[in-house]
Amino acid sequence: MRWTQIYIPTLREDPAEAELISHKLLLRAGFMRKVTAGVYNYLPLMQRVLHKISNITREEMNRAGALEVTMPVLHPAEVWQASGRWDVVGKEQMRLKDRHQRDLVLGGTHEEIITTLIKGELRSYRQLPLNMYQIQVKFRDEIRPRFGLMRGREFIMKDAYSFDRDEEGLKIAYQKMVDAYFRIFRRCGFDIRKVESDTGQMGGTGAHEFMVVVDTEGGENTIFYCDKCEYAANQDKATFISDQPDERENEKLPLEEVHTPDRKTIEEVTDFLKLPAERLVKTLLYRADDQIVAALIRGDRQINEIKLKNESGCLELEMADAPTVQSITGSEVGFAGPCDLKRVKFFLDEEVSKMANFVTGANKTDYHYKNVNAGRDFRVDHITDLKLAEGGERCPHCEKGSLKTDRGIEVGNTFMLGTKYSEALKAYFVDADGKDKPFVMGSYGVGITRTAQAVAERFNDKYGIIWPKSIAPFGIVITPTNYQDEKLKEIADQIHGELEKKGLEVILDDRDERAGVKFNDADLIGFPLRVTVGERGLAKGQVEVKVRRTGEVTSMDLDPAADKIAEIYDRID
RNA sequence: CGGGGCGUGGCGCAGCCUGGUAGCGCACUUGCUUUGGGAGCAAGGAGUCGGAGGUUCAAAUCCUCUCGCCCCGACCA
Repeated sequence: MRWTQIYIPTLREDPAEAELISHKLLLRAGFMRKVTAGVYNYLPLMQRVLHKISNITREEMNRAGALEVTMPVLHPAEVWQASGRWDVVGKEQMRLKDRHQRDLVLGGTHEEIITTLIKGELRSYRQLPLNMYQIQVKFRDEIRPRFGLMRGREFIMKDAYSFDRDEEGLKIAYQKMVDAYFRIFRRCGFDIRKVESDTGQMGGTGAHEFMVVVDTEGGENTIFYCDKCEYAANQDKATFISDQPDERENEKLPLEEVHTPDRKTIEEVTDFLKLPAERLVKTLLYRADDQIVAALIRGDRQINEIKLKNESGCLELEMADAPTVQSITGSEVGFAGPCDLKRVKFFLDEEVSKMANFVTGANKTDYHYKNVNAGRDFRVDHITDLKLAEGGERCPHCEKGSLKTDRGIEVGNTFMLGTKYSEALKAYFVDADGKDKPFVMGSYGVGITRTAQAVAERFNDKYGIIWPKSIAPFGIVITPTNYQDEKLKEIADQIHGELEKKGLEVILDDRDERAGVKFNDADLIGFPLRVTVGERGLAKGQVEVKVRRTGEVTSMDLDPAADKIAEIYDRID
């Protein structure tokens, strides 16, 4: 390929719209352009990268026995209503009406569609297991699209769906996908981390996310892992072993009201009462759909709202606003407590359930209670884990290691869905015993466009992107320092031809630009290998090869140059 | 949705406060020179100043409304 024959609009300056290094680089290096918030044009170089990531994904899915199909982007509202997700997914979904005012959905995931398909096709356990996947554009009406392809409203995703006759089969199918994911992401150059995750709106019995660990702003998720065992989880899911002693047998002291003028925050109250924060219990009021729930958690802990949301079973969970808190507690914000709180369901963190004689707000402005005890002083509705993991805590798995944290980009996820969708959509097969049973399903996603940007976020330096060979838009760039020079042109053309003949993806920078411009563009775009054809080398009958990642330069004689270049290319990652 | 910021040739920005000829750098076109890390000189083209309304003799500039974009938060298949 000749540079002047494709379109690579590099920019000298950072575009104002970009914040992340990867976003800036992809725009500057001419890989993409924004159309509107969260929606992008993928230019020729990006198209090549996306093709490669898709192909790697396709190869590994095929190898795992999954079958490629294409499902529609446009979905009728009915399937979403039937599964019950029309209301759950709600505003996240791109919706439209056709000319007959019928509701339609631009698909963000395809559980409903594929389950409906399979329901009409498969009758017998003999046709199982089955796994179908597609690579396709997806839509999601993000509240705030940002970071380029990291959080777009339109993006490309590989989604796969497995169907099995029982949980045993699902486990096997799931493990196949997990293995395939490790291969996919390793081929993309990542040291990928698999972590336990919350199942969220997908529902089901278990889930994992595949994370690329980065040390930049691009790492949107905090992941927790044990320094002694294999345990790893994202922040939504992570738990830890509590240091809370069991005080339930302790003598319960009489409830005592204390005057705490203007002391609202945990810090103010602990300072004032000369008590450590872990002797306090926070009462956090939430609006869970149409109900008010109170979450009780130790003063030194942060709440994990995902855990609360799951436990309360609501669709929407948000902190109650000040007027609501005032009307519920009858006091200013900052003095809420569980005692005498009416019309509210209590969710106790398990640590709180073990505590005795703790401090809470008194539901009276400027007052707190001391020696509060669950059960005696207020009703307990649910006991559960509500704590947000913070790192440094004890591992819940091996109980010996300590939890460490990293920041990661989620590039893939896997869900054990169980029978949630098959039952909702009445998708049954006849098992060996002659009885109707719902398919046991799994669903598995890979963010193709997000993976591309994750690579740029993970592999770059001050000069630009550093693509791994496996997904680089071109493997080799040939840079004649002056293409107007007949001699240089001839040699560059010749090497270009020979390398192409070897089946290598090579681009010849035949632009009438100065050497500096070409070098800078080559580095910015991030071709793994650069061949410099210049007078300096030619005087010695040589050309130079530079490895983008390492900066390593090799000079070689002209004659077998193409062979030697191919050899070096073969050696690098 | 709450908070903050920004909309001026293709891109990055200045000008706005204090109203009066729309400017700079890059990019682009032509010519000459130059040619191993973002060349120089010369000439040239390109802008409804996001949109609508208002104030004024006069609006990029002041006022009102509106649309879009970016950042923080909530959200996240």
